[in-house]
Amino acid sequence: MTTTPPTSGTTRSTASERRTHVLEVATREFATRGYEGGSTERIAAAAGISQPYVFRLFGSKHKLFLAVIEQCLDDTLAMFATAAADLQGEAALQAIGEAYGERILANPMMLQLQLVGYASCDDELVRASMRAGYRRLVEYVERVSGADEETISLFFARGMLLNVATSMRLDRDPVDWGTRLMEGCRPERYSP
Amino acid sequence: MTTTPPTSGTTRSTASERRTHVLEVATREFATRGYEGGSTERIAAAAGISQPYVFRLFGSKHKLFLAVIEQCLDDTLAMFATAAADLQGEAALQAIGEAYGERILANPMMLQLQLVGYASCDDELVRASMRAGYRRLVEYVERVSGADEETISLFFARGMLLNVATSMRLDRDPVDWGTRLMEGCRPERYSP
DNA sequence: CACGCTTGTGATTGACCACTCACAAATATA
DNA sequence: TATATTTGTGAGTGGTCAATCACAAGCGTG
Repeated sequence: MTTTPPTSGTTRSTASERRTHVLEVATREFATRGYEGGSTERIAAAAGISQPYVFRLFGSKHKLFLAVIEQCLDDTLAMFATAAADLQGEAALQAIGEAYGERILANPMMLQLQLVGYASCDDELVRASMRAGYRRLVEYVERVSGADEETISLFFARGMLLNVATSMRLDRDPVDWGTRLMEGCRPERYSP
Repeated sequence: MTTTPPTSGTTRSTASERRTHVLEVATREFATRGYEGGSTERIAAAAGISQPYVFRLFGSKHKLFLAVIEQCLDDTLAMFATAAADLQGEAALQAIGEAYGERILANPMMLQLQLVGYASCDDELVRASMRAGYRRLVEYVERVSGADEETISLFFARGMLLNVATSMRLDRDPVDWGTRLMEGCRPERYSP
């Protein structure tokens, strides 16, 4: 599975390509193990490079983590934008809600990383990054939906409940109380 | 600050007293550092005992973590019960909501630990513990409030939003978008 | 006092970790 | 081809960590 050709005479990637790949791999690592639990050695191994090179590319474990967090939030915003496309008002809100739900089910890594991000908010830089990303999400949804304060709040509240429910795997491993809890949380119920 | 008398001839505690104290200290440690980041050495030092004794009392770091999680959920349920007292219906729901908000502001440790718990749900035993605790919360609120599915769902969704908002310190360090987001999340708005 | 039970520790171990540095190999450029 | 730049690594450093074990010290009971 290693991409390294056998003997020697390896062809090289640009630093930027490597960074992209390492970010991808690091997302998985931090999402499943948390910040402290994540290992630069494992990240390097999974990315097919040496561990010192991870430090060359990102400076420190902490900076790598910040980059991962930031990218996760950027991706989420991009997903919102794609889902809302040229819609507006309630329709946009509903489209975003549906897309978010699907994404979470399809790619639990992003969700898990988000939770790790909240849990790591004791760190000032992590907190700043999370706040900045969240701000962009809120302002985007406000702008595209034009909905009132309460509807926006409700929208995000439901998203957060969806997050924790998925982290506890209430979807993959359903129980009656969980199903009941998630029933009132469907995107087709955003209108007042 | 150490409780140990200077020379020798120390008076002893019962194992149960120790366990209680260690649980308290470990809650702080895991809440601020996460599971992997939490250190049994620091917990022992903060509790004023030797590190090996932590293992004597709890068997392993993992078991200690589970005990901490479990106690946190138990405390939350107890808090719900106290708040609801002899109330029922909407009144009970509102009382619980208010108490939860106040508790989170007053004691951020519980909140932080909850987030760490969600983030650690990849671990099967942690997940089982979280699910069991959450189930008790949901069923209690359902029983005491008698409210319909959607109201209950909304109640917990708002709680989750309150959680992440507090983790990002939107309360202590307010910004306009955050304030807007939290406005629709007040306990006095639970009725339809 | 002697005996057993509970409470408690010092010393250590092997594994892992983030991070550094000197150096090598590929590639671009002249 | 010679030189400079970028990409990349092997070998190590000091530190921390969870967990173990043999052993000590207080305490209740005969």
